[in-house]
Amino acid sequence: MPRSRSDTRQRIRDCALKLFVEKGFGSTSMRDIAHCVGVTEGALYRHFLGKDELAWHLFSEGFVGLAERLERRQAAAHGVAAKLDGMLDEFLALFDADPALFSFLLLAQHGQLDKVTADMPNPVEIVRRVVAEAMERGEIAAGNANLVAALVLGLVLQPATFAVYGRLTRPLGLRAPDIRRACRRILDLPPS
Amino acid sequence: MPRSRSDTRQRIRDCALKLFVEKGFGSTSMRDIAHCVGVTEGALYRHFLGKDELAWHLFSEGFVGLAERLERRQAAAHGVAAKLDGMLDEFLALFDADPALFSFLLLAQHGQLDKVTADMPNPVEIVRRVVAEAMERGEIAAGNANLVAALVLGLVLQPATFAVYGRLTRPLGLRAPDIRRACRRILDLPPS
Amino acid sequence: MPRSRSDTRQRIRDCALKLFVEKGFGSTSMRDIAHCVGVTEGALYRHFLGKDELAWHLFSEGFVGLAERLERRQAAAHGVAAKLDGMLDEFLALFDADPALFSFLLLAQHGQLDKVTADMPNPVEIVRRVVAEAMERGEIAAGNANLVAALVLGLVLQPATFAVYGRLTRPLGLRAPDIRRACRRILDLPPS
Amino acid sequence: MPRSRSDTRQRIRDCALKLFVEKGFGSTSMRDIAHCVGVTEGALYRHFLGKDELAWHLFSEGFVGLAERLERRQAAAHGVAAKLDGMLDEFLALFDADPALFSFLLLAQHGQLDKVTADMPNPVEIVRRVVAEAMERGEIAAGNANLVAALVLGLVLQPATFAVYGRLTRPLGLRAPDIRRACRRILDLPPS
DNA sequence: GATGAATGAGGTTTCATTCAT
DNA sequence: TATGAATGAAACCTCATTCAT
Repeated sequence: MPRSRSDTRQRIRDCALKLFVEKGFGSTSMRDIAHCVGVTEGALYRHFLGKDELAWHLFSEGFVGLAERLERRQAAAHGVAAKLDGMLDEFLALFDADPALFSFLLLAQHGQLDKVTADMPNPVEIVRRVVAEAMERGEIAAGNANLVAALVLGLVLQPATFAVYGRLTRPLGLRAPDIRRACRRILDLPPS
Repeated sequence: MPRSRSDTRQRIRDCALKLFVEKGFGSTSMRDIAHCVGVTEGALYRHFLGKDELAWHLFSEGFVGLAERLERRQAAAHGVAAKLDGMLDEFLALFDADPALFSFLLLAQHGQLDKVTADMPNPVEIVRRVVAEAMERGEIAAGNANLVAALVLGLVLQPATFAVYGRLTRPLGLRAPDIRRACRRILDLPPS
Repeated sequence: MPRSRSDTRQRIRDCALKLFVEKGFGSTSMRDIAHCVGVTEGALYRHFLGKDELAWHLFSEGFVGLAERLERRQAAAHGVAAKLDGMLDEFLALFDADPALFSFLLLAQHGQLDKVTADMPNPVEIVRRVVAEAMERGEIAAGNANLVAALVLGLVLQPATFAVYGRLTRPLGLRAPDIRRACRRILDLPPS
Repeated sequence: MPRSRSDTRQRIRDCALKLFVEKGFGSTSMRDIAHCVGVTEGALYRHFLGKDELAWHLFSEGFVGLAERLERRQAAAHGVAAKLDGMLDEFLALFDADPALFSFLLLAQHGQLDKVTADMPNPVEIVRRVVAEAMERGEIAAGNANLVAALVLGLVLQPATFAVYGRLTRPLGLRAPDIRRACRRILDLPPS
């Protein structure tokens, strides 16, 4: 029984994401993906131009999507604390909703990050900008915005890594209060 | 003209580490490594059993070595703040001394972590233990030791990631004061 | 231009058999086989899992097939002389029909015989059993059934070897009367 | 402790013979041989020019040696029965003394037989000649000397094969009386 | 939309052999 | 005599990709 086009396409996405994260991009073969999906290798080429294009598609779609959601959240919030709260929530929500995508976008080391252009919406850049603007407005102490952005991002990326390796239970959203508190402390902001 | 044994072995180590980190394990071929070293592919097999064994050798040696240095530092220090200071220093020193090894051990996603056995000295585990023991002694507020360990590790691993991508200048050791301060704040400890 | 599946599969079988017998298993490369078939090496792996599996497939299929035909012939005949006549005919017919398969199964020294399990139909074992049962029934003098089976088998295997090296002309079926007579004499049975 | 030259040379011979017979010439590597001997691969080249020369040395030395002993035995005996008895003894003695050499010379399929020249003493040829001369002298019935030689050789080669595969116990010399009797019967000679 | 045979390049590994030591 | 690092070719096999069906 042939599946609908969109069904197979979605299954390819899911399998490829899972395998890229589990085994790494270079160690995942098109055959691995086809086998996981339950089709032959040739069928994959009906949906994607090739392995590189598939990886880039998965990456850029997720990368831009996350960036847009982060941008919306930070824009809707007032004050650096609320902006960061919203963004941390967004990261945690993505992890809980689609851990493979989260890992692929933010933890795994594939070559895709090198293809990101400066004009693409960029989650990391958005966090940096929010921090930098808060410094300019004097909401937090002036300093190296990149360093502070890294410290903040570490608060969510490292717990996510721990969750991947089973050191933290899921959903990660349950850790939001602790992570928010740590974030505020780092920035010397009053607790919520 | 054959080189001394230890010379070639060391060069293989360096090249493999560099390439595994740059391109990923699965996307690095033995030919890539041989070309970087300046020998033929066959020569690699006189020094290592194969690609997997080479990766595991690099990983386990570095992993255990780092763990041992961390253990020494934390054991030599008194109080959780000093223990964490020492360990953070050790991480930063490794990054500045050998960024490829740092990335391979702590940032890159290869399959090696899955082969780590519970009885091997483990950097992550050491950080967790130091945190847990501080909680038991009441030096810091009780809580989930794994989560706190993740937050602390994030303070060094994420800046390192930023340094890899050029968002932070090197040496990373210069950031030690800022990172220490953030660490103390997270744990609600007085500044040094 | 892809051929029909069964066509290529059969051609691989024929070429592999021929080369394994001519050059020996270990001295025949997959490239040799592919070149003989007229496809690339990779194509072979769509039909067989690998070189070992290919050899085992050829061997076990032929080994069991011959055993089944021998079994049918001996079961259909009455008296040890007729049973042995039928089996000798079967051996000679196989040699004349497919000398490469005959050599691969019965003359060549590859590792395949070691993989034969006791529950597989086995040509040598069938000859031994027929001899042993004739001894039990008193049709031939009691003695070491394995030794007598060896002597009988030698009557057909060694002429086949001579034919392979050009010391005897083909078809070998023409030698059946002489071989039968020798067989009867060895067993002290009256001539036909 | 370095070994004497002749010692190592002999050990290479023994190991190579054993491995060529066990695994086949093409599936035996110089490394296999060196490992069995207990030296490095390079050392083998102090004693033999290469793998091919090693195999040919083992083969031709044994082949000619056996032929010379067979020739001596048949020349010393009077009458075809005694000549064949002597030769069969010689075959069985070789099997019991050095089964690996026996297998290498007479059972295994390596490429060496193709290199045998017509002017080399040749065990198979000697058996054929003795049979042919007996036919000329009317000691046995006239017929195809090659076929009769094959039948006689089969009486010793096939039991040897059975002994290799454990179907017959050793020493094979114990089977001499049975084999002689079978041989006389085939040739319609009176029992001894 | 999917299959499956095929390709040609390239993967990891092993080979026989050489040579400075 | 022997070692052991090295080579260059070739081993087996897998890769991403194409295409007739």
